[in-house]
Amino acid sequence: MVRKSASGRIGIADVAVKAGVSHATVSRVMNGNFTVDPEIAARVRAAAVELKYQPNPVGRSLALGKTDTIGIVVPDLANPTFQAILRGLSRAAAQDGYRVLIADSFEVSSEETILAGEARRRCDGLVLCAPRMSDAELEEIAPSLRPLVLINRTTAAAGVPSLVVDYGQGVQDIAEHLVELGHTRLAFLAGPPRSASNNLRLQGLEAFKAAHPQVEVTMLEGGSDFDTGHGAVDAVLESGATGILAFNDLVAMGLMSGLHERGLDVPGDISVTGFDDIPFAKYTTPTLTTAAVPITELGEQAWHQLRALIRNEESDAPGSRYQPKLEVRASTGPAKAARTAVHG
Amino acid sequence: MVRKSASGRIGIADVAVKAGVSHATVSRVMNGNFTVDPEIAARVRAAAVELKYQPNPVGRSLALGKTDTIGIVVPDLANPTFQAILRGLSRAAAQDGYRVLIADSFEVSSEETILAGEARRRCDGLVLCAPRMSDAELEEIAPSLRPLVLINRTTAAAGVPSLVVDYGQGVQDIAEHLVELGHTRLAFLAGPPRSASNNLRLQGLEAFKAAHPQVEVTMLEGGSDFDTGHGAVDAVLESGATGILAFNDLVAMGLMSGLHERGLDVPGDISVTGFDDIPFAKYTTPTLTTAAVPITELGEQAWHQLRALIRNEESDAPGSRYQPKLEVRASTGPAKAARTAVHG
DNA sequence: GCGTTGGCAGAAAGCGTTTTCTGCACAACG
DNA sequence: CGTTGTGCAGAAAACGCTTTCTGCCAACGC
Repeated sequence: MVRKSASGRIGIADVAVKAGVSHATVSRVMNGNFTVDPEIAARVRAAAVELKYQPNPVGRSLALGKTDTIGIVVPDLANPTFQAILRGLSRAAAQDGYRVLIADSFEVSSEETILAGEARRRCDGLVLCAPRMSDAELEEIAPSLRPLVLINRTTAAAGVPSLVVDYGQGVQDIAEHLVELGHTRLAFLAGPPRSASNNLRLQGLEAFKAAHPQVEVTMLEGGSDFDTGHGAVDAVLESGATGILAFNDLVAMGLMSGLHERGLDVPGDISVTGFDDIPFAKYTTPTLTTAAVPITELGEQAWHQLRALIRNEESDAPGSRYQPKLEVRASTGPAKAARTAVHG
Repeated sequence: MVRKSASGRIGIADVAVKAGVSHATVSRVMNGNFTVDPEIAARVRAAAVELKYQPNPVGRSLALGKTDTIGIVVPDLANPTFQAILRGLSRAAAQDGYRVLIADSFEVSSEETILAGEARRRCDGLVLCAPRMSDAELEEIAPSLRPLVLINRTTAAAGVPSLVVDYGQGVQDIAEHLVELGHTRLAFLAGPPRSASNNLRLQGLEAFKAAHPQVEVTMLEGGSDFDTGHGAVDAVLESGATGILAFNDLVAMGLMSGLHERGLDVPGDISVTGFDDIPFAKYTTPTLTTAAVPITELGEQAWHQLRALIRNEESDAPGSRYQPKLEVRASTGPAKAARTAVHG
């Protein structure tokens, strides 16, 4: 005869009856309120243990107006970058007793707004990860999502800190590295068109071109996964470039794989670079030259910013900027004597 | 003067006042209840839109006794296998309007019980992914976690379906493949000791050894990540084996990387196999022979099982068993003429 | 014309907590 | 001895929603 309430689950009322006290007293004991007689407190605790009472978090959330949960919206859970951010976020939040609710928009930007709103209402705060929506839309909904932290995106809306990676500087560093190796014809395998980080890369390349007018930089359409890289082999060869900047490590790996299949040597014939420095980059053959982004740390910092917002509404969180670090490995080498385009 | 209630957020009461009706009517309209006068319904909807009213999910959850959220507990969010399961689960659940709360136990088995309990109380159901806890503990807490679905683990507790991959058969298939290539000395780079899937692999190897007494199988200690494989090069060479079964693809990749650094050829000198067929396996050099597990589908099926349990308490879900499929790629080849151990 | 039904909206009772407010008992003080 | 204070537990309100129950009014049948 343990279960008393209709729902089947035992609640605070059952403990109260068992201990012969009121609901209020049970609540006080469970929350460590000291204005309760030690003897009664002990009786309540004993009853709670005996009944295996566990407070219902939903009722608690309603009363307290907080859920101890934060949400994260990502464009694609299959992307290692977002996985790493999620991991860092989850780990950091867990240390402060918060849980993470995930929402995957599957690169459908129209879904993002809805998902973000729904997630926010269930949580105490939200992390919006590289949202694909337009600047205008982002700025419009941002206020209603606060406390909100942005990753790899900025907005004019007030009180919304941003954590951004300086992809522009990153690609410049990589391009410089290739130039130092003697490459004069480069190609950039671009990422998803709606990706803000892709735009930052493009801006970086513009700056690079301005500083190095003698270097030819071809822009190639792309995406963000293996297959993009693997399928870009023809376009890459056609460009005649000897140094390829892939959008990220995945694309670079796909490209290297495709080049190997054609019997080309990396970096003997063509140098390939990635971006992000995912764990796999150290174990490719050849190991991949890339720009390391402290991705997991990014997730961790996102939590710290969000926590500041949740705890103290007034804290003006400035956000921060991360500099990628060039990791020179074995996929880049001296430029071969000038190649001519394979086709045309 | 939009916000009326003390909390700042606009609630059902504000809409009721604005539309000149009662709370109940607003609720009815918002939930598509047709026993309401169309004209009044329109007025309510107009008020809701104008006030940008969005129902508070917490209040809703408390009243309805459901959260439209499920939880998943994984031992390590950094592991691609669990990431893939999470992805499949999240995607499938999202299609039915459910969200996913994640809990990472960081391989600390004592945390699992707590995390699982907490997650369960916040959700309508739980997926326990390859839990590291003991059989006894699992069986004890399983009833309190229902609706519950297990992945890669079984329990005697009733009404808890399990989705398990037949790792035992998988390693046998791989071992057979190596034997057919002429290998007579094999080595198994084991995974985490507490991993149930590792035990299944070991059982499979025992069966294999019984069927092939002429083949020598060395057991080597290991883990589940790159570094394990990379650090196992010495032990592998020392074993004198020419065919290596790595615990999973990550370990295999680390091992291949280490072998390359020693100037050894895969598969010329040594054949290496993985397990799981993570997306990267197709893009390693050489491409990796492995046993493909439909991991994402596993997550998807987990949701289907869980959904059945949530919707109909009586549905006895049997769980299911997945057969890995051997994927022969370029990391395995004919055995070289018998090698002797490098050391000793 | 009156009683009965049925449609539809409001009142109110939950859901399971927390927390304020109320009230009792006892001690201290004038 | 009466008054004020203090400590502590219970009553009740609040959180924001759903849903049952109640009640009003009109229509219908006899």
